[in-house]
Amino acid sequence: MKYWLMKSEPEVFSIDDLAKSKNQTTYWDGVRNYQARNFLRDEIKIGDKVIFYHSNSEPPGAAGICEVVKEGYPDFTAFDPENHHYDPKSKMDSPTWFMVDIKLIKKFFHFVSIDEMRENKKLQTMKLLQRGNRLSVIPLTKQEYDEIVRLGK
DNA sequence: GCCAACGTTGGC
DNA sequence: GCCAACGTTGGC
Repeated sequence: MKYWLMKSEPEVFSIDDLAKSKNQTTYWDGVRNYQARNFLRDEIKIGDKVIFYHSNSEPPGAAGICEVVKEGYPDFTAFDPENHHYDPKSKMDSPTWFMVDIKLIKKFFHFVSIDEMRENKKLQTMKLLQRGNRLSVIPLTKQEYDEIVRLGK
């Protein structure tokens, strides 16, 4: 089993939106970065755990835990010219972009802000905290994942 | 294949 | 709203 951190802007889609979704499940659409795409297509498996991270918010931080319930399949929003994430390069018969489905396990009792993560000794090596990081799907070690979950309660 | 210009991300 | 960092694009 692997561990991941996925970023979402809560103005667009927050953990509360996920909690209100049918079966508390959503498809993770709109990833348009090749490195993140490779994770979604090739590496993220059913049962993997995901930290749901709020980016571009006040404050940014980890909001809860999810589980992968469907593995990489074509991101259909890329095929829809009306969609904000439309990409004419992605074809139905050879899709460029992929997504997975995730289901909410729980919203953290305590929101773990990025400041709190920066101050935590066990989380120093997280890619999330490294300078200039812009990846929206980030692998975590089990130790990092467990520590965030511990902080979030 | 280089690299300047441009667009996006995301913390602050 | 600013801007550093980074990825992508496109002219050459």
